[in-house]
Amino acid sequence: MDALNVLRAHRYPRVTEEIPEIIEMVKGLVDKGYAYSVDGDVYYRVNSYADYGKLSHRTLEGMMAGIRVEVDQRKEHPMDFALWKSAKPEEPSWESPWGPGRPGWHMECSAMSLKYLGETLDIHGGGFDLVFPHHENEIAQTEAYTGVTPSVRYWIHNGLLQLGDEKMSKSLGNLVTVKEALASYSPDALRLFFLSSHYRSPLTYSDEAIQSMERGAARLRNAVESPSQSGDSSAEVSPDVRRKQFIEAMEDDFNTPQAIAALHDLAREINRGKHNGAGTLSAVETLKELAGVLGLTLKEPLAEAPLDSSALRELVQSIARDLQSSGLDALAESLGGIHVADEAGPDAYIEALISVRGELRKAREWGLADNIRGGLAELEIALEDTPQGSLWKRS
RNA sequence: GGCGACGUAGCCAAGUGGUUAAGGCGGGGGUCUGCAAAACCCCUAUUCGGCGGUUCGAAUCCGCCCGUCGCCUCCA
Repeated sequence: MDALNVLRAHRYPRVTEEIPEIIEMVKGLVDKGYAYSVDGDVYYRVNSYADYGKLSHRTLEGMMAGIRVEVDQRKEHPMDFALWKSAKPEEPSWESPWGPGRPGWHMECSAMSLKYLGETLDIHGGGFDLVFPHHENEIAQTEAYTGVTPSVRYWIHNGLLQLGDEKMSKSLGNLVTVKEALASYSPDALRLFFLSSHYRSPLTYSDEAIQSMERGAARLRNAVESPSQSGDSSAEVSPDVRRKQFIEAMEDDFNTPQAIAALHDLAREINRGKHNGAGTLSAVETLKELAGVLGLTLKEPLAEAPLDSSALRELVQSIARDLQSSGLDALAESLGGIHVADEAGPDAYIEALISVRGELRKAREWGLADNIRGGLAELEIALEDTPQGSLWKRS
């Protein structure tokens, strides 16, 4: 998660450390008549809470109609759900007023959010698959217990990530882990992928889609590289329109696809400005800032990865041989000097190759020059010839 | 069976009543370059799953149908 540039939470409470709070809350619900105990289980009395179903737009009648499984006859109402479950043999359990047992599924969230975040949360997130029953029951428990409504001001339910034609889920076992995804794609590309559709829409994980985001990430990255100073005064690319566009998109229920479009628009204007000799300093700063809002780093994904020094050295040696056999001894020697110097880092090899290639280009030795570019490309080092000289980057 | 979400170009994806249907990827053409790369310019949906309806006007509202996904039981 860190690698994806996801911020850490301030607290990571554990259910097993919050058992007393949970028991207290269950007890409170029983005392207030919202729950009852049967044989060591405690059930929530759904009929006791008038608003039950308000989140998922369900009615008890409607849910009854859909019941397909056998109903536990001990429950007053088929939709009553467990707040506390008596322990089965072999299961971890805690002592409670109702005997040894463990919390029901929804209870932990109510108890912990109440303890750490208070009676009303501004925003509660979660996947769409949790709307019912989990969040519905959470509301019922918390609001019945505190008497405060609403317990949550905004629910942010995200569409589910699909792999193929099913939701990606731990229990189905059809997972692509973050770690696996990061092995193939940059964090920025993955973030762009997730943000490329509205958070409420379902999203299908596909290599094709993420690869296209990798290209898009590179485009934004290129735009913030080497901003141009406004040459003689006149034109400075203004980011104001795009900033406004970005903010409006985000304020509209986090319309990240539109926000990203604003980023791309700004990138184009920056590139155009560079082309026309306009200053792009503040536009580039703005692009970085807005991209940062989306958690994009705009860093080269491989910038931190070590270069393959020995492969580079081999390339230097092989190029030196080619130069010699072409009778370009002076150049061969300047390269030779580099690879003998053992302490030369990989950067030095690359710089030396670029400088030799520059000489070859002056001498119109295109074949040899292209061999250098091709050799570096095989090591995933891309060259770009600019008026200011040749630049290299990891590709 | 009940409830809900979704279906827009080759692909991804905004737009939810009215000027030319965002943006990205891919593709085609051009500029720059020794050639590339990067970048820029132009083109790439007369049409929004289908059929009806409402309206002066609909991708956008209503109805039906088709397709996909989720929830409706345990577990988290």
